[in-house]
Amino acid sequence: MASGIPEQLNRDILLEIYQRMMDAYGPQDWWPADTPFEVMVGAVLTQNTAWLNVEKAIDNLKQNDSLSVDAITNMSQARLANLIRPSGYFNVKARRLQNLCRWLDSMDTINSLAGLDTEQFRSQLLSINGIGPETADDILLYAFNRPVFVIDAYTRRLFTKLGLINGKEPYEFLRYGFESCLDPDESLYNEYHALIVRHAKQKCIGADECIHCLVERPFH
DNA sequence: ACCCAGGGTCATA
DNA sequence: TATGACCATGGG
Repeated sequence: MASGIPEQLNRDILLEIYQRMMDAYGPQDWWPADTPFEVMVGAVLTQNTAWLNVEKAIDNLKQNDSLSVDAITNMSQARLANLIRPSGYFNVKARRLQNLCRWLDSMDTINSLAGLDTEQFRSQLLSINGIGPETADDILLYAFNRPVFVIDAYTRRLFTKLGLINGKEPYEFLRYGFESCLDPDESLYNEYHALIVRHAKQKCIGADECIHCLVERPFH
């Protein structure tokens, strides 16, 4: 059964975990960005990188009037790399941002993407060198409001701790599994992933009142 | 001083 | 399919 879903995963459990995190932390109002384009840039810059460093890089781009498809496409890779230096992997990410922007430029406008079917849209994004499954799903969900369930390291850790997955499943298997258990609700997926990240940052204070433990062990 | 963060690519087996 | 090397800054 290569195309099934994780055995322990089901709608009721996923909705209960969601509700507990929502009760504990409240709405997260993601993605922290002013425009869809800024979401896309941030999605690339945050690859294996702390968000605080990404903010510095994005600030640099804004300060230099360079947070646009044209600016990024036209400036030299070396200059772009220098602007995004705080986000780490700056040479790699400069190339990836330009790949993304060249692709966007080949589209008419960002709005013309609105007509694309979500799976075709996803394939297009994945064809860009430097855009992998998680970055593509961040973009689809948070820049274009498509109902895709983002699988990241935090998602794997949480659901592994809860004993619902083993953590080594392929990306697409997990994504399909989660999406199969839930309605294709963009708003739910948006908040769900944001809450998982919020929860991951929560430190355990080691008592019954510890919100962290209550969420980590929802069935104790 | 050490560890790793809101991954992805490429080479290799 | 699955490992491993590689990319690099800055906060805790």
